[in-house]
Amino acid sequence: MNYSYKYPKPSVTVDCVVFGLDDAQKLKILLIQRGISPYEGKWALPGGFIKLDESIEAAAVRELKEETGIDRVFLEQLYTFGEVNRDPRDRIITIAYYALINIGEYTIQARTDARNAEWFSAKELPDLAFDHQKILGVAKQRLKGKLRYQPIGFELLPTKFTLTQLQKLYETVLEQKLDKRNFRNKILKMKLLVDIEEMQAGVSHRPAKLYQFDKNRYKELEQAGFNFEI
Amino acid sequence: MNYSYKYPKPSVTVDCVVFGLDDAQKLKILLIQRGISPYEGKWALPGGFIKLDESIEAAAVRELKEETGIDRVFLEQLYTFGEVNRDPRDRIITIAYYALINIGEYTIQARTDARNAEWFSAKELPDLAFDHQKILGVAKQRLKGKLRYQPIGFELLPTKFTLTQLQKLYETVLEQKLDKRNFRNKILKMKLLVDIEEMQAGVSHRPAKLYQFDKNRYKELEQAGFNFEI
DNA sequence: CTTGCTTAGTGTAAAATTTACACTTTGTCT
DNA sequence: AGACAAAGTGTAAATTTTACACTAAGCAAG
Repeated sequence: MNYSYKYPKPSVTVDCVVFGLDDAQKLKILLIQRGISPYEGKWALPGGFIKLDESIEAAAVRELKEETGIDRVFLEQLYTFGEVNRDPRDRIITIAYYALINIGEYTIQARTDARNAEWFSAKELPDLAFDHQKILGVAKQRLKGKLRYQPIGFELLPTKFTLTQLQKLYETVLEQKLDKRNFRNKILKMKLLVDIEEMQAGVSHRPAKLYQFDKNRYKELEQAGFNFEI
Repeated sequence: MNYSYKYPKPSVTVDCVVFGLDDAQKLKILLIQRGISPYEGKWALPGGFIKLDESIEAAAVRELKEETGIDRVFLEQLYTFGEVNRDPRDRIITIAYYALINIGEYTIQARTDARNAEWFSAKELPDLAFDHQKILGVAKQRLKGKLRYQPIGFELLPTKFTLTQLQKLYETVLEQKLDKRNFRNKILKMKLLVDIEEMQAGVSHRPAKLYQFDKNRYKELEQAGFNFEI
């Protein structure tokens, strides 16, 4: 008991909802199995306490790295949850972030407070600790809402991807079928994808062209008033 | 120094960006003049420390009431700001909210820590305390972004309003001129406004019809998959 | 009570965008 | 060589969006 204040203070944590896609372009969420009380053994979102000399986002980045090994990803603040009894220990307010990662780039490894770290299908989640189920719901909603109007889907794919992969990703997250020709026409007309003149390898059928997302071009167009929309 | 903890904790506050419209449908923001240090005498967003037995939103509601007298309004979480040095006293994280109110319904009154409370034009703001300028910028962006896709504009108008008032509100916030006929056709086709068969009074020209927003109808349509968009 | 002023209120045609839809091509595997 | 699997491609119809200008109604002033 070394830190004293004139007024009582809540504790503040960050939690991260990490989204990824599996090989079939299905949505996955990275959870850790808690190694300590409370909810020891339960699955939860990676996260932890904020240090006084780091910004909130820095804390999110640090916790992600510490608990899962993930580094340098798309990370954006989601929402702050602060119901009085959301944590049995104490009054704890948590600032939730969501991250989009290309699963292929990482080998997940559990560290620090986490007993284990694992990808779960967004459709078959285990019981979660605290109010993490609720946080996850908000994150899924946000992802769904944002995907149509911001070019963030590419964060979930490898840098080189096929149009079919991209379409499947949209279909998964938006939970609706899209027309192949219309989808291709629309996305190509934006001139945001560059045909890198390479072909998909290792498939036992006609290989697809590979494309890359041109972020700089997007920034330019955005400046000029362009609105991305699928 | 009565509260002791094993680990250091940041303080947590809430701040509210309160939007209103003046008679000419120009955007206004409610600020308070700080009566206490730091930044004594400077203008700032209404807000204050969270108590341990209230949720974050409850704190925002309470502070709004305490500092400005405002009660029962549209209030939504905006973003959480937590740069390490955003407050000179200490490490303070603030959870920002934004509120939309019908100016006509309230007489603003300064209370508690506020020396004064006043409406400022969104275009001519004084220097603000802390990082409140930044918070305000984020709030304006959010309002602008949300107005087109959610029927929240009505919160800024009296319950009975004319189509011209509504259009002016959109023009102000979106910062673009809209076509009168197209605007009317679009909004009326949604069947979200009810013609209450009353006329505007006290104007020295042809009086306009008054309408009300039908919130229940909106909820129904939303359920059925309808997407509001101006 | 007539005239002028100010804002309310109204419809349509052209342009642009979105939708629906099916067959050919290409590479691999046997 | 043939079968298989996914890649790749264009158009016509429907819908939505845009641009645009005059008449109507009430009030005020003479």
